[in-house]
Amino acid sequence: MVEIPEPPAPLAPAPASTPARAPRSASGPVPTSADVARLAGVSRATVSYVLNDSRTVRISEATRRRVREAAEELGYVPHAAARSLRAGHSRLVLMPAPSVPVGPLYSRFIDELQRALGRLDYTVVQHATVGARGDEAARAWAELRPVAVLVPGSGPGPEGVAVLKRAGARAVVTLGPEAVEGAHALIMDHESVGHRAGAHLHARGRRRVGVVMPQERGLDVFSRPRLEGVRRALRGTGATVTELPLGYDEQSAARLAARWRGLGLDAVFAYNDEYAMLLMRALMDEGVRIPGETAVIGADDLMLGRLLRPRLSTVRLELPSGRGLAALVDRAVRDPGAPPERHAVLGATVVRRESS
Amino acid sequence: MVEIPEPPAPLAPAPASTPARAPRSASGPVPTSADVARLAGVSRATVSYVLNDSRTVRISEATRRRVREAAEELGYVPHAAARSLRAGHSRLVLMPAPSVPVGPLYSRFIDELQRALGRLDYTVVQHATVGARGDEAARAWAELRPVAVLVPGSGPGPEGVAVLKRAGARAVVTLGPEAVEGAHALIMDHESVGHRAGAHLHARGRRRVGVVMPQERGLDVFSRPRLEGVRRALRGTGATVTELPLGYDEQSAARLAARWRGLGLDAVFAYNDEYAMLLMRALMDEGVRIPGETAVIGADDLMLGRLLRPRLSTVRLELPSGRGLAALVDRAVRDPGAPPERHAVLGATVVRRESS
DNA sequence: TTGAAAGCGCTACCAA
DNA sequence: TTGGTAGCGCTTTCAA
Repeated sequence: MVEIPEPPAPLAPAPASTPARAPRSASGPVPTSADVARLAGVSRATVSYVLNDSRTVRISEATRRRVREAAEELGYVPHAAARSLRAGHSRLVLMPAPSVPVGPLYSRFIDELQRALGRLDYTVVQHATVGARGDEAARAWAELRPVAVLVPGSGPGPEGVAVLKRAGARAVVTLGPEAVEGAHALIMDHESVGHRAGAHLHARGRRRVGVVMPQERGLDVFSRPRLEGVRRALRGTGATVTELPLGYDEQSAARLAARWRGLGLDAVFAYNDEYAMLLMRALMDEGVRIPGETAVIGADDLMLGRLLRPRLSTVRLELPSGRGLAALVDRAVRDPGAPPERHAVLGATVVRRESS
Repeated sequence: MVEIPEPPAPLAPAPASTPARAPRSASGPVPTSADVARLAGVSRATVSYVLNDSRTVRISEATRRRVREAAEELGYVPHAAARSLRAGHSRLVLMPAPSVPVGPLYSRFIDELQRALGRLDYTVVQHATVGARGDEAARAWAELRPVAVLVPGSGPGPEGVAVLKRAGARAVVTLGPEAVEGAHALIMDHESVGHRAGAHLHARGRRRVGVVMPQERGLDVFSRPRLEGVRRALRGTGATVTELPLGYDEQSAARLAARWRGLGLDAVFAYNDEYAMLLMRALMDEGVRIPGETAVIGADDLMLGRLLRPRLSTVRLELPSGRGLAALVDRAVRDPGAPPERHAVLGATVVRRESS
């Protein structure tokens, strides 16, 4: 890591020998609308009318100009908190930043969503809740009095949702594995991802299926349901399912590959394309033929997976358009009384290439 | 894309036939500290003292309990905006969300930074500025009256920094290619990345160097300086530098590979490991020997690059610890008068593997 | 030990 | 067409 050096703490206050050079510390008080009013020689009300282009009131062009110039001269910027305090509501949409590292697909989705909400005139803010988990975090979010909250992952419980609503949130939307009482839900059920993979492998005649379980923290939110999906796909077929813990590094992969033949597996669902690429390389180094001896399938349809030889089969995931979610949020905000909507939004389709 | 269906717009207001069933819309007014005071039979002042554990005032244990219970019962959550309005300052650190897709390295850095600032009791918030660019965006940020602003990428100009400071921001820190007047700067100079790569290739005896320029929008902030770095490394050596536009897809790579021999290059710096993997695959499919005919080097030291054969050489990047930046921010907030600090923070070292 | 009240910056109602 | 002013929810003197 590159270090940012900590400068020596001054033992005494810096000498005031060159006061002119010192940048004016807090650069004076922050200008308020009252300052603008004073400079323009009008009342604060008039300033508010002019700067907000109030349609309910007619202000002479001359006054408008004076106010605008005064605001410009002072570098006046309105105080959002004061404004929304007065208004009694805000257009703030709060989105706790996901604590797990997310892939490009999800990042793009979030990005699109933010853009769409921005067009609807909401202010979108990602809040990194530090230690707090679940309902405890909901309190911290509620302090910001958001008009809507979008919670990715395993969010707050019903209790947390209630806290948010009591704090004035008109819509709470969860993006996760299951619906939460009182909140709208975009259900991303990773179980279906595993199910597709399992069904595909079974259809290709495989009967002894391994499932990679990443050892990296935080991924089990996804890996558990995916495993469950494989199990469900294979239930009653006589096929077996074997969990394969795997760390995201070459040593771990090599160790797994070394005992591969002993495991007697004829297929593996490798959690995602990255783990699949890692494992596939290790298996090939071990002389395991793919897909002959062992079929491999990943997930996420990364570009890089297509570059492998054999080309990596994968489960392609699809998220809804950010636009759609933005519309849902807007609808919910306008009509908070409407019953919660539920949508299963995680599409999963197998893209068969050469590794399976 | 999975569509979230838009429910048919109700042509008439929903019948009020089942008013009991309708979830109490806005669930009533949001409880305030006055409500808590009323319920506990004390004044608002006392409520504030109790809930903030004020040390300057002694409150009887019985009163404390009554207040706490009342707050609990009402589900009271303080109003952050009102609080900071009264206090005249906030602990809000604003960080505009980078508009470019960023890699895992940068994501981890941001994550670490947020955690560290959280420990210092700052509230970190990522703000997605919609359309606005540069100084224009600074105004939007200033409305939130953050105590500090961390701007990644090519942030605001000196004008924007001034706006933020006038709005009370005690620290503005840019994370980008160059320092901005009036702001602290963590300089991430990608020029050095290209320079390392160029110097390495030259040291390996290469003289006709291609540099991949991704065609994806937004990446030129990084790719231009990297190209410049290669140019500088090779200046005066008689070696040539050739720009190679490349889209992140197989067709684009295949097209480039098809005309490879005609280009007469003996080395290529492929922007990063992903583009390097893409290009390397295309070159190998074309029968180009690596590193014999053409040396390839990427950047970012992705795990996946190590899996290639030949293993991909790369420029490993290093960012400072989030802790360090958090400390810098805290220092700056405490002493806004201090002169701006500048630190070059992007470490770059060549990791030679087999492809160069 | 507790309460009354001022005031942070802003907008919107009502008068002038 | 413009100004006076109340009040959003909170904290913090100052008095009691």
